[in-house]
Amino acid sequence: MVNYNDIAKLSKVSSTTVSHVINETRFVLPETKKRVKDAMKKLNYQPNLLARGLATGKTHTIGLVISDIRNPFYPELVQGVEELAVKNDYNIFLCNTDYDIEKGLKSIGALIRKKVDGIIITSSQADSLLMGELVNSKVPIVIVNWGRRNVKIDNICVDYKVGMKEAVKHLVSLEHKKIYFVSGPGALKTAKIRIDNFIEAIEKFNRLGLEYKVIEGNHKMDGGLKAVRKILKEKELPTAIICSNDLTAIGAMKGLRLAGIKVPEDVSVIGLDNIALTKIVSPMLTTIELERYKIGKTAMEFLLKRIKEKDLPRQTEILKTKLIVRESTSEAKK
Amino acid sequence: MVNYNDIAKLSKVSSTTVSHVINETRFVLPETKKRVKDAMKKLNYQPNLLARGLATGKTHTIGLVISDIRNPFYPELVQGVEELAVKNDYNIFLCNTDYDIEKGLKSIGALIRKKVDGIIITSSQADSLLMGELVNSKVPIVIVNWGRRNVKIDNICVDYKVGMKEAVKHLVSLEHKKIYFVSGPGALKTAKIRIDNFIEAIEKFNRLGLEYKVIEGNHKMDGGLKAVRKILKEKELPTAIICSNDLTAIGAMKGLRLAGIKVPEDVSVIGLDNIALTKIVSPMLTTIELERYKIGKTAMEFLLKRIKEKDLPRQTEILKTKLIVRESTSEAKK
DNA sequence: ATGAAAGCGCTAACAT
DNA sequence: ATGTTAGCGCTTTCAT
Repeated sequence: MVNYNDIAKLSKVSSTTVSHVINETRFVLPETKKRVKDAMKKLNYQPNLLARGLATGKTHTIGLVISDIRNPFYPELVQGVEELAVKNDYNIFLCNTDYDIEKGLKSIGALIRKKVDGIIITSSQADSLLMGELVNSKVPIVIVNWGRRNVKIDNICVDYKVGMKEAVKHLVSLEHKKIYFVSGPGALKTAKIRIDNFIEAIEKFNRLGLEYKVIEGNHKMDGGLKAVRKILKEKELPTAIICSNDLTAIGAMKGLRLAGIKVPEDVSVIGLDNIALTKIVSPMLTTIELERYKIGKTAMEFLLKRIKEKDLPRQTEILKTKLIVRESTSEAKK
Repeated sequence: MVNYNDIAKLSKVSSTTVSHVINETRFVLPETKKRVKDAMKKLNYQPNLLARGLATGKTHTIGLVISDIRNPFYPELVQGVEELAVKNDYNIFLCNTDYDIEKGLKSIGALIRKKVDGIIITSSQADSLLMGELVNSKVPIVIVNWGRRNVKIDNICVDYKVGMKEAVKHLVSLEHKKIYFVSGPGALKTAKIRIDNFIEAIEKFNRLGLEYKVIEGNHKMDGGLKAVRKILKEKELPTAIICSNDLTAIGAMKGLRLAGIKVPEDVSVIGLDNIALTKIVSPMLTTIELERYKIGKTAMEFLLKRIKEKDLPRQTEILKTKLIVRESTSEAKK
């Protein structure tokens, strides 16, 4: 491995000067500079960023912790982080927790010991355990919070309220009176919040005497399908179903189709997330949009600022959701 | 930051001994060992992996270069790599090239300078440029080769032949005589190979006088849709369309549906990749499977072996594809 | 059974 | 305008 000494010898300067030439950190005579640069070229010098990191305490590396890259939710978020990271010469350690606290802890430990300059945590398990480990490690952190607003840490969180309200309003304007909600897994904080927001939105209209019910799903397709099977047993079907995420909604649509029930003519369906799939299924799914790319990008922006300036006041942003009307909703069936 | 010296002082040994306790690299009296360990606990010691890496030349970090994480092809592959990596205490630098050679080069440069222990390249642009940079950097590399077998580097490559042959055979058995192929972007090596394999498969049956044609798409949905629009202008439609990837096939199905043409009754459609989507669309897509998780896993296995043993003979594996019949294919229309 | 000291490649305060 | 030198935190050879 060629290093400063090699360059220094070849260009007859000290290694200090080599350093200063490389980092442009003090004046060096043009001709000396040229000698050094020529030597670097000749030796095909590649800086050792580990050594640099050790000396400076900055690695230009960040960690990105997510639950599961196969969840169609994440790729765009990752993209948002990545683009901005690369633009600013950062590399990303990608860590999948696989929804496993142990694995998450292990990853975060490694990140800290590898001296990342910062960490973005988007895992739904942004748990007190993980947090504990992190907070006292003094590494800059940004958390993407699927839940309620966090205490002291930079965070960006998602507000489903607006979108959910729009969704209900949309249905009401189409004269729906009986609206069901298929939720995510009961244990998931995210899922609970979505339920709450649904109920809140519904109750805004309670002068209309809306009828509603919450059925548990699992945030996957089969959950939506099963939920519909359950619903089908009732004597009178709802005229609309809102689902806790798009996969669920797509499963629900499938269930309805299999039962010979038409979407949206007989039953309207609304999803949440606006994953790419929603535009592909038929009918195209009306859904509540969540700007995943922007979430990632904003998280990275926060992190960059935090890295530059350790004692900035807490940064926080609430990303609103909004309804995207497509083909899976229409007038309520009489 | 607490370091060996702090521990050494507190436990009244030399920092050498601390190192040996931590790495279990030579005998230390049980009682001394205990003192050291207690001190570590007390100080909540976290090793600095940069320093370790600098001293040992091993970072327990690898780079994974892909084209675009939003391409539904990649997440599973990444998962395959990640799981095995974490199991072996490696972290992953994820690099998106965004199909951009410049960005790819930049990333790879950074990986090398950050002293990764190895690199997996799955970018379709596994180009001579990138390769040049890499080969003489002596970093262990595994390339996932969408193309023809590579020369000297460990690689795993995908053989579409079998799957493509099965696909054509399947169609032939359903009495299709006019089969079109919607390809990927012309410039892409991968895409070319898929075309070749298609033609090769078709020509195996040329005693039957099959009619065929290749239409250029772009490996995205709209490409499939546009290709179908083009096809619709012909006087006599093909009875079957094979697509270079699943997104294209799904776009094609959409195009057909919009034109009032039924899949599979009027036209059969076959995709390639077997992404999750194929089971969600309706009709479910018949497709050629490519085991992406396994690709990732195998690549990581190769890399681990290569890291352990620099001068292993070249490792290589060819992953076969196979046809998965679902709902989008049926008897040819008379 | 343990320590001293040099070295990994780079930075930066202090000289000159 | 450039050099000397002491680190950064860890490993490892050579002593004892």
